[in-house]
Amino acid sequence: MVTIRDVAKAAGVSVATASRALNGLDNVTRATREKIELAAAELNYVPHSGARSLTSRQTDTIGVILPDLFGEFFSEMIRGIDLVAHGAGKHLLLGNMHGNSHETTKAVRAMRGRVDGLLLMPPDSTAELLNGNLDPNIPTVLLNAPPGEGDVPFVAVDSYAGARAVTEHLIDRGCRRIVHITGPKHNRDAAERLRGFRDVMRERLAERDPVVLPGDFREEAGQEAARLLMAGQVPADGVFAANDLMAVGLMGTLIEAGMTIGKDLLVAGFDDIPLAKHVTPALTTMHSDIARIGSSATMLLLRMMRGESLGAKDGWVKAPSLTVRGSTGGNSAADDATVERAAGAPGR
Amino acid sequence: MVTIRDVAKAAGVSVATASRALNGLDNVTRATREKIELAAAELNYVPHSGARSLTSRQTDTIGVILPDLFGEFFSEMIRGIDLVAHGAGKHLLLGNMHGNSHETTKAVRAMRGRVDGLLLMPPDSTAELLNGNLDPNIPTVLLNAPPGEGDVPFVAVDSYAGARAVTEHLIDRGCRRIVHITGPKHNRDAAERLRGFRDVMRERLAERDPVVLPGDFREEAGQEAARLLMAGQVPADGVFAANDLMAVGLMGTLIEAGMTIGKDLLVAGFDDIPLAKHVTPALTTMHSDIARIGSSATMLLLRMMRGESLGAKDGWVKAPSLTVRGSTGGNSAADDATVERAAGAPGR
DNA sequence: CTTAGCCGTGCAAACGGTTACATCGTGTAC
DNA sequence: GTACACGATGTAACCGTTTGCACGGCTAAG
Repeated sequence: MVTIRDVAKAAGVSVATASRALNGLDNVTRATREKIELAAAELNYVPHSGARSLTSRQTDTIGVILPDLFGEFFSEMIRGIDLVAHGAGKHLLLGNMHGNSHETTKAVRAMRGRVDGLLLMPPDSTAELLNGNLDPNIPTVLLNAPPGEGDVPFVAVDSYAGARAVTEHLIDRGCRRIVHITGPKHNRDAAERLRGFRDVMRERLAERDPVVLPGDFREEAGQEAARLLMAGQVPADGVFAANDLMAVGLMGTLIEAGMTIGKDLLVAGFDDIPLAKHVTPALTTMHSDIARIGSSATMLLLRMMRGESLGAKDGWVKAPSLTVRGSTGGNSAADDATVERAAGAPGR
Repeated sequence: MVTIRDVAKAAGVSVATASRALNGLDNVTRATREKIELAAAELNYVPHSGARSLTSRQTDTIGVILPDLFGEFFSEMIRGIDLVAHGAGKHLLLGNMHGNSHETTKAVRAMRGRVDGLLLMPPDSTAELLNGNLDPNIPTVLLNAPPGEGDVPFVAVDSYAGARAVTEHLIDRGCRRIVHITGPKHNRDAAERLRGFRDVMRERLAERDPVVLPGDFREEAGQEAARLLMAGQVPADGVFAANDLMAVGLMGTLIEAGMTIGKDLLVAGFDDIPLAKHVTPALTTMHSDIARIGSSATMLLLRMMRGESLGAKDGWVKAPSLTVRGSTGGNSAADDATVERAAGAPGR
C-alpha cells in the first residue's frame, strides 16, 4: 500500500510538503507541486480516508438511515439524495434499520466517526429517538418526520393536507361510501393521512365513523383489503389507500375479480411512485415528488455541514399535488388541480 | 468526543485492556470486562471507525458501485445486496458512477481504505477497468460483467440464453417479423441479447438481417421506438426489447395509439422488474431475479473477505426463466416454461 | 522450597495522514 | 553590508485504535 511517505520520498520532499501539495494549499511552489503530483500519479497514490478522518475530522460521507429498502418509495428517495450528494462530492453510507427502532439506534451509533452528516428517516414515532440517541455534534436532517420534538431540521410531506385533497376529490367525483386503508400503526404519515380522511368525511358527508381497514404500506395489504371488501359486505364506492403500493395491490385483486376500477369503484393512493402511472387504469394519487424530498433534505444537510446552524424552524413541509388519473374516472385537464398549501406551513 | 482512553480511565484500566475487553478477546477477566463494559455504556462510547480501520485494516464496509440509480433494476439490486450485507453486519458505501467509465475509476479509487470489499457493476465493456484500476488487494466481485479478462469472480445473467428463449417464444406464438430494441452500445448484456436474438432469427426463420432499433435501457427509448415503428413502415408482429423499461415505454405509446398489445403485436422484455406484472397487459419477460443476483454476489464477496481466494472460475452465470404474460397473448400454465440452462455454464 | 509456565495486564509502537512550529534561504530596506 | 521579514520547506507531535512484547503474580511440578 503506497502511503504519502512513499510519494514524498519519490518526489524528494517531506511528507508535510507532499500533504500540502496534494491538498491544494497555496504555500507550495509550483515546481514542487508538480513534482509531487507527478510522483503521486505514478505511484497511483490514494489517500487513506480513515487516517485522514482521524486528524481532519472529515469523512466526506453522508449517512443515510431508512426504515426499509422495499418498494419504489425508498429507491426514489435514495436517487434524490444521491443526486445532490454526488454533486457535492460526498459519499453515501447506507444504514438500513429494517423497521424497528432498536436497529435504528444501533445504526445511528454505528455512524459515529464514519460520516459528516446524517439523513434519518425514523420508522415510526420519533420521540424516543430524539431523546439522547441523536449525536448533537453531527448535523442531522430528518426525512418525513414530525416538526417538533428536538430542534432538528426536517423535510416532510404534508400528509394531512394531501389526505384531505384526495378525500375531497373522491367526494367530488360522487363517492359517498369511502373506505380508507391505513399505513402501519405508529407511523406518523399513516396517522396524518387517516386524520385528513376522517376530517373531510365528517365535514363533507357528516360521516363520523367511516370504514377503515388496517394496512402496512405493502402491496399484500392492499390485496388483503380487496378480499375483505369483496367478502365482507362492506358497501363502498371509493377507496383511499394510504400509499400507492397498497392501492395497486387492491386494484389488481379487484380487477381480477371482474370489477371495473374507475367506474364501479374509484381508487386513489398517495405518493405517486413511478408505478402509479403505469398500472391500468392509471392511479390517481398525491404527487409527493419523493426524489425531491431526498434532494431538499440533502441540500439542507450540506448547508449544516458547511457550518450553518439550522434548527426545526428551517424544516420544510412540502405540499403534495393531486394527480388525477383513470382510477378515479377522468383525467381531464381541469381536474388536474393541485392542492394549494404554502410550503413551510405544517399540516395542522 | 469520548475515546477509549476515557473509558479506560473511568474503568481504572489501561487502554490496551479496554480495547481487548470491548473487542471481545478472551484474555480478559470477567470482572475486568464487566467494569469496562459498564464504563463504556455509561459514557456512551462508540469507537472511531477511522482510527480502527487505520490499524486493523478493517472497515466493516462494502463498497457498491453501480452505473446508475435509475429504475427498478438498480433498486432491486441494492435491496438484494443489503439483505446479505446487513445480515453479516456490514455497511454499504454507495459510489454511483453515473454511467461513464471515467467516473467509474474515480469511484473505485475513492473506495480505497474505506471498504473491505467491492461490488462493481461496470457501465459497459470492462476491459480498461480490469487493467490496472482494480486494486488486487481488495476483494472484488463483478456484477453483470463478462466472465474472462482478469481473474475476478462475477455474477451475471445469461443474457444470450435468455434472449434466445424470448425470441423462440415469440416465434412459437406465431411472430414472423420481430423487431429488437437494443440496450446501450458497448453494454455487454445488450450485445449478448442482440446476439441471442439474431441467432434464433437466423436459425428458425432464416432471417439474416432482422430489424434492430437502437435503445439505451430507458423508458423514453421504448417510446421513441414505438413512434419509429408507427411512422416508418416497418411491418412487425413482435417486439423484443432488451429490457423491461423500454418494453413498458413502447407498450404505453402503442396502446395510446390504439393498438392492442398481445394481439396486433406481441411484446416481450427482459429482467422482470416489479413493474412488469403490473402494466396492462402484463409483460412477458425473462425473470432474472435481480435481487438474488445482488445477494449471490454479496455472499461471494463475503467469502473472499473471510480469506477464501476466489477467481473468475467461481463466478456464476444465472439462467433466467421465461415468464409468459399477457403481452404475448396467453399465460396458460403450460406456456410458463423455464429455460433449461444449467447455472454456471457461460452463455456461449 | 525453588523454578518453570501461564495468565491477566500495562507499556509503547505502530497505522497514514495533517498541521503547529522551527528552520532555512532569499530579497529588501536601512 | 547588515538586519529583518517573509515565504517555502522540514521536523515532529498528534488524531484514536490495535497489538507485540514485557512484566509481575500465581499455580503446579520437581
